[in-house]
Amino acid sequence: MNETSPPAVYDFASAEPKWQQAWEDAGCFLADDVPQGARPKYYVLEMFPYPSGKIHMGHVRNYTLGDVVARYKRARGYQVLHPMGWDAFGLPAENAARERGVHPGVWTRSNIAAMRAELRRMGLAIDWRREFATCDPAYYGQQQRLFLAFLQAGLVERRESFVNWDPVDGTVLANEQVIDGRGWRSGALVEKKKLSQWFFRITKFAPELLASLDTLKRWPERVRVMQAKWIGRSEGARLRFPLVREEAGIAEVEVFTTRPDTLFGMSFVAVAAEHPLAAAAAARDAGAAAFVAACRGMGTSEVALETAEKQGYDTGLTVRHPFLPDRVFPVWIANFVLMEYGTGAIFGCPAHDQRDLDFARKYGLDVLPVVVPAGEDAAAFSVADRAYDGPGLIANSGFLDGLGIEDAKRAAIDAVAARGWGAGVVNWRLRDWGVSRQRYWGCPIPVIHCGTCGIVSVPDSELPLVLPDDVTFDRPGNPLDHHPTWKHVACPTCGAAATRETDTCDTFVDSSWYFARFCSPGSAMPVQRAAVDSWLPVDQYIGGIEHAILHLLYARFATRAMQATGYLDVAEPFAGLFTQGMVTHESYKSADGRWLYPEETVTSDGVVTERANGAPVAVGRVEAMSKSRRNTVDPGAIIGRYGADTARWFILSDNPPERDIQWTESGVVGAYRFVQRLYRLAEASAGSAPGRPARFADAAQALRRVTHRTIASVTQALDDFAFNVAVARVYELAGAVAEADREGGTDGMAFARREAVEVAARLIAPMMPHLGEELFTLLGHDSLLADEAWPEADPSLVAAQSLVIAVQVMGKLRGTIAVAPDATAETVTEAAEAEPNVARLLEGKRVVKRIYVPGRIVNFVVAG
RNA sequence: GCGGGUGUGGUGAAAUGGUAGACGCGCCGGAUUCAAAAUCCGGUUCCGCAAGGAGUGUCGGUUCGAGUCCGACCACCCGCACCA
Repeated sequence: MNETSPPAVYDFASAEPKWQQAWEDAGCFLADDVPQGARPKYYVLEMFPYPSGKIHMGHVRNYTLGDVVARYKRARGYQVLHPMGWDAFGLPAENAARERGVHPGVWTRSNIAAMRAELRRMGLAIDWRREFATCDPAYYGQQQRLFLAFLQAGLVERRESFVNWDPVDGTVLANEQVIDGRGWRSGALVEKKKLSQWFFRITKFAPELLASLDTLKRWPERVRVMQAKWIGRSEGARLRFPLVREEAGIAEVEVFTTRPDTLFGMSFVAVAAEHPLAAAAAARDAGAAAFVAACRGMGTSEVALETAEKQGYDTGLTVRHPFLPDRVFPVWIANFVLMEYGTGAIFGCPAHDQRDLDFARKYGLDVLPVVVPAGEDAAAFSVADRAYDGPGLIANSGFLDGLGIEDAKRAAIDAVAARGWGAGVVNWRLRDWGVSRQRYWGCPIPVIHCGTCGIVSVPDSELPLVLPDDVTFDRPGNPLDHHPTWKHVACPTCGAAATRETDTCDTFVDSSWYFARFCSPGSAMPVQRAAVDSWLPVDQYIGGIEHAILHLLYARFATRAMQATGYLDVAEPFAGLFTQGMVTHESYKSADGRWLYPEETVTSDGVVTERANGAPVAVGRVEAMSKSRRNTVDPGAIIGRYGADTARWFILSDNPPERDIQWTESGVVGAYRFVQRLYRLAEASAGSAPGRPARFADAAQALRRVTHRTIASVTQALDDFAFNVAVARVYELAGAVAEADREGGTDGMAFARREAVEVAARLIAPMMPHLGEELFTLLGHDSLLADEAWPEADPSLVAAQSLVIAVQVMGKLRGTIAVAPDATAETVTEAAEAEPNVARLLEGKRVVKRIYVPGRIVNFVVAG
């Protein structure tokens, strides 16, 4: 890598800041809270960044994609809302406070300032007046208002639940922060602890969150599939089995099943280790207690789950069966039954469920097939070590015998319901969203706990409830809880001494409604109704696939919750979603095994060596850029050396945006060369436009055709999000100008050439906005290209004047012919038949069929 | 295991069922230059001197015609995963 910029005719370093200032001065990208006039609205939004302090290439890609859409839509006549903000709460700021003694707020603010400067250097068409950070009291105060509105509406509740508790850090951990059963930071063994937590009742919306996925036509299929699976609707039944003998006051055990048709194949009941019945058994039976404890200690990592063998413990309890009064079935505690799903208890039908079969074989329980596949004899059909879960007819099942599976399910549910043993239900995998975090750097949950009044909302007049600044991070646990005075307040209702809630919100709450706040960021309420009514939904949302489930689901929930509480009236926040691919890079390892940054290496003739000492370097896999592998490229350095337009152009070229893109030095240099080339090409047509000539010579007319076809194809490519194709079409246009220059100055060429260059400037404007402005000025305009309308292709020039038709014989290409666009099918087939190579192949054969696809191909089908 | 995706030159990739490989990178050759850089031009799927032939992971199918549609399989990637 060179430290200095390559030779240049176009000085991006002075031009880029100049145009950024010009856009700013002209207010090009400002939007109204309530759009005015007849122009349609378009809301484009990229997922806002966490202010880590530096932008990375993923940001460059994300914000470039969004910026192209924003600028293109604006040129197409839309009023565009394109805002930016900061997802500014979260743990890294507290870690910085612990490690370096800097206040989270100070650390966050300085990171925001640094990142804002870097983003501004990219030349993004953003309405920066709308910028906010989620750690602004003006933002989180409104979030508190929403929280209380949701609480009022019954969409928030407080209840006990098991959490991952880190005893050393004194905090609750998210599942992904538990690694091999230990806290990711402290390394302490994580405990399952029952704690009072705040929950958003997302499950209330489960049916509509699932159903309305079908309305999200402009979402990637896989995201919808992932969400549907996450929500996890399953139809089945709840059944209650009476215990033969009560245990600690528990008289029955309720199970959930999707296979009530296999009820006669039951051989046991199994409950989760956390199930009350398991606890009851453990209380009197040391063996049960040991088993339950072992389950709790078992790793929750994926590896542990995958390799975990089916294990169980017979409680000695038994249950009755609704249709088999003479028999009783054992109740086991089993490690494969999940307390979180269904009722935490199942009935085992080993013949038709692999897990139950594994369990039954291990503990010698009965295996009775009750579904017999077509063609099998009911008496002889048996199951060995493979459970049968296919279609068939019910057997060995009393009144269900002979029914199909679906009929049997209905009949079983009806019969069970008639006897009062259970009912058909729909079960959901989705669980309520626990939002409590025992942390400082988050939005305080605005409630007060009063000994007499219970939970009391912080009065509206006291919002925002601001985080205290004077906190310390010198000991584990929540600084809000340690604060000497903050949590002690008088109850707003009765005036007695009370305490504030010291939990703060999960940061996913902050990002679940920011898109709505952007519509009217200064509003004294969470949103201004007229603003959200006109701007929402977001027309195009762009971000990483890693947010396919949680963030997008939470935002969908929050939108519905805001709809239910009257803040807005859309059900879905994002009409269009685009998920971009990652930015990857080769990784480099020195001979002694250290990862090296790309700039620490030198590549010469394909051999990579270490810059410092010339030692050989091993080139590793191409992977997502990550600090740990040091295969990162700093966008700031790239923009400094080649300019923002080059970085933008490269990241758009080569690959479709949904696919991973490999960042390569040579690719960037190629993009840079094109920036310079386009400028040189434009220089030759500098100044004001020549008059339109009376006639165009062939070469000039040919160039005009390319120009107008390029308008049409780039427009189509941008509409399709095929930015790499748009880039390729612009390259072709530049090539056509160069070719025309070799033809020399024929009639009308000056006009045609100038037209081509100006169209190029207009077409690149969404992608390379600074260069676009520079060329536009070079061509004698004194207005801003950013305010210009998108060019229109002249249909008469887009239509070909002569068509090249492929001629096939038996579907194989044998030649081409040129015909007039309006040539009749007869003329074309005759010309095709006369084509020498075709004629040769047709000689002596009988043509049985002539296929002509107008403007495309002729195909001769021959016999003999 | 389940779900989704992707397989095309040296390489990143294009291609409403209709001339496969547009465009970029790399490479080769040429022009320019004292020389180099930069720039410009040409070539670059494979076999073949050519004519021609073959070719989009594999095998089959539909079709006048398949990279594209259908079926089976292989490889890789991503997600989920004891969800009853």
